[in-house]
Amino acid sequence: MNYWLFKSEPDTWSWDQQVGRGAEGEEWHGVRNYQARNNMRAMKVGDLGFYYHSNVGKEIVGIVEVCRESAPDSTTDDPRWDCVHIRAVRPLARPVTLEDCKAHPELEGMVLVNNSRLSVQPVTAAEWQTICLLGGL
DNA sequence: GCCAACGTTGGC
DNA sequence: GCCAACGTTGGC
Repeated sequence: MNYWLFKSEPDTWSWDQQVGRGAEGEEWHGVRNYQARNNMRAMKVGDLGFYYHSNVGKEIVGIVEVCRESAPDSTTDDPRWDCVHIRAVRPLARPVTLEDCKAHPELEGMVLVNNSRLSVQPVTAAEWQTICLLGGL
């Protein structure tokens, strides 16, 4: 079981919209970055991820689960781009902001803190635990 | 709205 | 294969 972090601008696709897709989930299409794609290719059904709102909010708002393994992105004919499907699991009781992550020494190694541009990131088990705690779960 | 960081492209 | 130019992302 591995942990991940998915970024989305809420103006484009928000947590509420993701929740609205229910158990069926949503194709995480549109990623055009090799590192992010490779992360998705490494995912297994059942892996968990944080859902992060970039630009607006700049906070982790919920937890999602990978519900379909990596497959060709339906929004392009370019065979390079694959993506997974994810479904909302539960919101955090309290969103954890980027500022919070920067403020906690145990999170200073997070990709989110150090390479904020990567849209699909790995999260360590320790980071996962810490953020769940901060998020009131 | 600005700009730093980063990734990609393409000329050589 | 190098690197300059360019485009995009996302925090501030």
